[in-house]
Amino acid sequence: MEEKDSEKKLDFIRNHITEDVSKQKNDGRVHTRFPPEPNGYLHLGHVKSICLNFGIAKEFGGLCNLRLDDTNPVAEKIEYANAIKQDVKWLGFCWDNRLFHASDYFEQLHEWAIALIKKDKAFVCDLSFEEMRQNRGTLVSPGKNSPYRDRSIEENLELFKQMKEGEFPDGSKTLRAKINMSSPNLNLRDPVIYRILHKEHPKTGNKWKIYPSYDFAHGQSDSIEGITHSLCTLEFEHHRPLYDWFCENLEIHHPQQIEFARLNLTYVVMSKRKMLRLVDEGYVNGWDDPRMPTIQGMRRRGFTPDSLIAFSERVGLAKRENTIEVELLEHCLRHDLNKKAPRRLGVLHPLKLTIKNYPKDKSEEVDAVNNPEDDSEGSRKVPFSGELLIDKNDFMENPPKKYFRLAPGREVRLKYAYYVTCEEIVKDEKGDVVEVICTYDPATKGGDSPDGRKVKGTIQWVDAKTSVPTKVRLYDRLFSKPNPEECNENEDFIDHLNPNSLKTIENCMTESGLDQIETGIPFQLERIGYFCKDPDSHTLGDFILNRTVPLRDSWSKSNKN
RNA sequence: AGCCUGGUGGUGUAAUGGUAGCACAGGAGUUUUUGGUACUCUCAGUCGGGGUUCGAGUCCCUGCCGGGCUGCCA
Repeated sequence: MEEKDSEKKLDFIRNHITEDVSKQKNDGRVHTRFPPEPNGYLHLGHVKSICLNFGIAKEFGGLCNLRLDDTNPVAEKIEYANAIKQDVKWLGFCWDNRLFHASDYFEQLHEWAIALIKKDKAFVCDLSFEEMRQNRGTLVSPGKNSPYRDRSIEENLELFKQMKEGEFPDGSKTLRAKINMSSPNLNLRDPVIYRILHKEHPKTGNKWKIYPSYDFAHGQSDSIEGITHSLCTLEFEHHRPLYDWFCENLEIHHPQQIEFARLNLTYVVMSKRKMLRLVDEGYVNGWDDPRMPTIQGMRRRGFTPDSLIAFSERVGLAKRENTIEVELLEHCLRHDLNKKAPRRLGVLHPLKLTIKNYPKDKSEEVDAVNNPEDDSEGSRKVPFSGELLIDKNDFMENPPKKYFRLAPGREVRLKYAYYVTCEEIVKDEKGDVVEVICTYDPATKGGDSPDGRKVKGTIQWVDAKTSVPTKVRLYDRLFSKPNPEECNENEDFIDHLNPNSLKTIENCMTESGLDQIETGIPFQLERIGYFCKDPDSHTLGDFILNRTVPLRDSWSKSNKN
């Protein structure tokens, strides 16, 4: 961000594009696209791709299209398409009027299929699914030509027409490219380019009975849109020769496909299939569960677009398999939130604190800084009285050596308010401390002592009368292992779910007025972490917070050892 | 097994034949009205074996290891 462009280290894709531009390839134009299939929700892996494609377009003064790759009506739904658009927009990227669908090109694709037949480079094949599989050969042995491979061009044309008109049942025939059944690249062994599917399409309705395969649609869609660089993940590497073959044989604009390694993250799963299981089998509460790495989940959790974009820039880009530590994501989140999130006061585990020398029935307001990182945010008034609540963690009857917080006889600062000294404690029948009784020093109002006296600890508090009851959902990593997919026999990733990934605490108290905040706006509860109001607050009637991420805590960390 | 592809600290990513750097994580410290933030210092790496070269992470050979590929999914 702060780096000058000249100092910025470029990744291999940006290097490649820089070179193309300098050689005036495509007249120096750069045009990318983000091409999700609308068959599920976008996740963090897509964020990387979105930032890459839209980012590169911006950096090189080019454009990036949003294209929904809707060639398979069996799996795709309008709801997913809508969610995708919403998510890309939320991240802050703009496709202007360049929202496209692969289905926009069905007519052209169909013409191109006919052109291929006419060039004797495609044929209608009657082999069943199973027969085709057997004829394909294996990784180490070549395939056999289809017995239908040598049909005449006229016959192919006629048969393909009948396929299109819906005269054959699903699966009975395919249109295949005529390439090479003994290619070591299995994708080149006469791949299917059109299949029969009597299925209504969300965009084209019942117009088509045949649908193009990915390989026959993707490159050509890129070509039609004038894409210069088609960026995709590593598993499409073997498809590049096919991508190239279609562009060459159709003699159309030929974008450059470049593959990069997909993103993996520790303590989570990133595949649509596995996420679907988490949702379907009820291990999480839907696709937007704040523990899910979906954009919707992360948004609900309190992630900001900027933190996700910063993360995408930091994860790097290469062709080797990689697993990013979730700590980097958390770092980017905290870094962004620290600058932006307003500070508020709250206690998760309330403990009564009474100031015995504070006048009965008196109350006042103290000035609290809204954001120490941003003076323009100013300050606010927070109610204060002789009856307060502090956090149980901030008091210990028998503190260890380096404990800086409240203890019998100790003086600490109540943030923004006064110094208080613990004089007495009250216990219940079980012997648990239920109240600490303090005296305060009226001269320390605002939190500084005129005599220059220092305290080691500063703790947060809320006024007992005016603070608001709050439910807090504490989220932690979804899985207990860095790589949940690493399993012994008889295990699968489900066995590695973290049983404590969600803990709800009911009796929290937060400062007056906080419950009026808008849903999803992140704020910091001082000394605890970042939170935002969950939409459930409206339906359930409680004030419910999601913990986005806790503050770093070097005290509890050093205390563990 | 064949083909493709990759291998740099714990993790990720730079160095395009010339001092192996940066970030996160870890450790130590300074500052602090958040045990936060910021800042400083620190730990730690070129998969192995040969070769070319004045000089190799980089080039060559070879071995090892990881990932991908046998959908009418994308």
